[in-house]
Amino acid sequence: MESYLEGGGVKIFFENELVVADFHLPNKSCILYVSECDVVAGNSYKRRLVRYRNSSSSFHELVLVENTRLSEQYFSAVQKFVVFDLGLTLLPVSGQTEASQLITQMVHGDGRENPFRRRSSSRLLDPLVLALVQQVPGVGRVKALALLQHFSSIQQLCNAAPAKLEPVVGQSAAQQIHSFFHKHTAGS
DNA sequence: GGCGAAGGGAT
DNA sequence: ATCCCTTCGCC
Repeated sequence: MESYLEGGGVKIFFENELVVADFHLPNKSCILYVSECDVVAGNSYKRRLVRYRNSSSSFHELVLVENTRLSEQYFSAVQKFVVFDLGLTLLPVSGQTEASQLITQMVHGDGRENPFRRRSSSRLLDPLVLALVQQVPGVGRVKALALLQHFSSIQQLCNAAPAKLEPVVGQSAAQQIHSFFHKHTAGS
């Protein structure tokens, strides 16, 4: 391990390259830590983020990103990737000290409401997402339901290639869906 | 929520 | 080509 910090009776270890997540918290959350080194070094952190995102754990996935003087010029790009492309929750921190304080608060706040927890993802959000997906031309109740079973997020759905959509909704609807999400980015 | 027309999917 | 299912506009 690289280092550890202690705050409020909670020991926090920073390690290199754990399997998927860097932290698992008691409140059903896990954390991936992106350091300023990762950000400055290039795009290789994206691989780890995608793997993290695709590791379908039952935990709510958070991403802590160091936003420092060294890495701030890259921050908006990281933010766009994490939030928009992957649909994850991003929390900027100034360094490991602030990260450990944040994690400590989240651990201590367990039992109380976790402000970073997504509001009941499956039960409350699904009807809204379902209604949203049905706004796509050629997609009604049945196809929307099928799509949501095969794609775990809107991000994955709207970035999906027609070939990925086709086995789920058929060729015609697959093309309509792809066109709908790409109609103003000079698509096919 | 239910009906009917039109279109697409599967066989 | 045919049947069945889905979408969608309408009441």
